[in-house]
Amino acid sequence: MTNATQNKAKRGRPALFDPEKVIETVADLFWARGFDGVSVSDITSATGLSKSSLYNSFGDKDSLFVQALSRYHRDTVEAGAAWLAADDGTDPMEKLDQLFSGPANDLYGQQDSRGCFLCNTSADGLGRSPDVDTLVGDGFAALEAGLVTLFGRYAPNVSQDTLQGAARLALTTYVGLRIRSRAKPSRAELDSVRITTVRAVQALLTS
Amino acid sequence: MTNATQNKAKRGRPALFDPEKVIETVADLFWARGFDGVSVSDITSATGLSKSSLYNSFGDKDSLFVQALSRYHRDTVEAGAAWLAADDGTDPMEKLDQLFSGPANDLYGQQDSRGCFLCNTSADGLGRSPDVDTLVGDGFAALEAGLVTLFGRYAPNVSQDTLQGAARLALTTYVGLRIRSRAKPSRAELDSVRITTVRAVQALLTS
DNA sequence: CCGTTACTGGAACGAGCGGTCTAAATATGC
DNA sequence: GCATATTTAGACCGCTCGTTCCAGTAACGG
Repeated sequence: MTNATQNKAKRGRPALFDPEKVIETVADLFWARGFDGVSVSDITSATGLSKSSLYNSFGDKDSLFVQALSRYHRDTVEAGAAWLAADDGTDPMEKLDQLFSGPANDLYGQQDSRGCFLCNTSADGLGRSPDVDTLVGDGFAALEAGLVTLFGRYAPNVSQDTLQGAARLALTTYVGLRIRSRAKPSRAELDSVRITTVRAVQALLTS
Repeated sequence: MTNATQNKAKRGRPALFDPEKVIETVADLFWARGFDGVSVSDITSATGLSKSSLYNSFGDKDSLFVQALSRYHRDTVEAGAAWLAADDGTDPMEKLDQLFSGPANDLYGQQDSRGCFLCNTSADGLGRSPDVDTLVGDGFAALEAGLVTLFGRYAPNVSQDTLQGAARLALTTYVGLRIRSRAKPSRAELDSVRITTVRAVQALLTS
C-alpha cells in the first residue's frame, strides 16, 4: 500500500516477499472460506509472512480483503465480462451455456469448491466495508453489461429493456446456481438449470 | 431436546420460560444474522435465559440452530410449498409473481432485511452439521415440488421434465434474487427480474 | 413439611481472535 | 564503516467466543 508498490530506491531493508504473490495467496483463502472463515494466523501460515510484515505492508484484515477482492475484480470479473462481450465467433447461446457450465465443472471436474468469489462475497461479505460493497456492485454491473452485449449480438432487433431484463435474469440465476452448488446438488440438477436457462433466454429474446 | 418437549408431570422445579417462544426468538436471530453472526450471549440477552438454562434445555449452539431451522422448515418452508401447490383459484403465474415479489416487499415494504432463512443458510450455514444440510436439501425439494405442481396446473399437457426444469430455474433464480437483495439493489432491478422470470417460465411452459 | 428433582444465575475456563509493539536483523546511501 | 531506514520474528494485549460447573433456589410428590 505505502511503499510496497513503488519501485523507487528504498533506503532500508528490502522486503523478502512478492506483494503480488501474497495477495494472490490471500485471495485464494478468502475466496475459498470467506472473510470470517480465514484468520490472520491462517494468512501468516499460508504466506509465510509474520504478522508485523503483514500489517506493515497490507494494513488490517479488512484492507487485505479489499485488496484480494480488487485483484479478483480486475483479473477475473472484468476478464469474464470482456469474454462475454467479445465477438469471437462463438455462438452467443453457446457462450451462455459455457458460463453456466462453470458450477458443474467446478464441482464434478476440477473439484474446485471455491465457487465464485464475487457471489460468495455477495452472500456473506457485504456491509463490512464500503469498498467491498462497491466492488461487488461494480462486478455485477460489469457482468450485466457483458451479458447485454452478448445478447444484443444474438438478438439485434430487440429493445434494450428486453436485453437488460434477460441479462438480469441470467445473472441472478447464475448467482443462485453458485449458491445452490454449495449443497453439492447432483450433476443432473446443475445441467437441468443450465439447459433451461439457455432455453429461457432464447425464448425471451425471440418473442 | 430432553424433557423440554414432553408434557409429562415433572418432579422438580418447572421452567420459567416457554420453549416455543425461546426457539422463535432464537430463529429470528439466526435468520437475521446467520450462525456466526449470533453469539450465545446474544441469545441469552434476547431470550432472558441464562447460559445454564439454555444449555440444559436446548443443547449447544449447533443444536439450537438446528431447532431454529427446523421450526422455519415446518412453519414457513412447508407452508410456502403447500401454498404454491394449493389450487385456490389464483392464476399460477400470478402466484409465481407473488413469490418473486417477496424480496422487493421485504426491502422496500416492511423493511425486513432478514431475507429467506433457507436461502441464507444455503449461503453460509452448510457443512457444519448433517442435520442442517438435510433440512436445506429437504426445504428446496419441497419448494421444487410445490412449483412443479403449480406449473403443472398452468400447463397440464407438458412433460414432467419440462415442469421440473422450469421449477428448478425458478427456484434457482429465487435464491439468486434473495442473495442479490443483500446488496440492496434498486426496486427497478428487483421488479425487472420478477417480471422477466414470470415471462421466461411462461415461455418455457408454452413452447 | 421434607426430600427429591430440576431450574437458575453467574463465575470461570481455555481457546482463538484481530491487532500492537519492541528489539533484533539487514540492506542501503553517503 | 557508519548512520539510517525498513523489515522481521514473535511475545504480548485485551477481548470475545462457546462451554462447563457449582452453589443456591424453587416447586413438586408424598
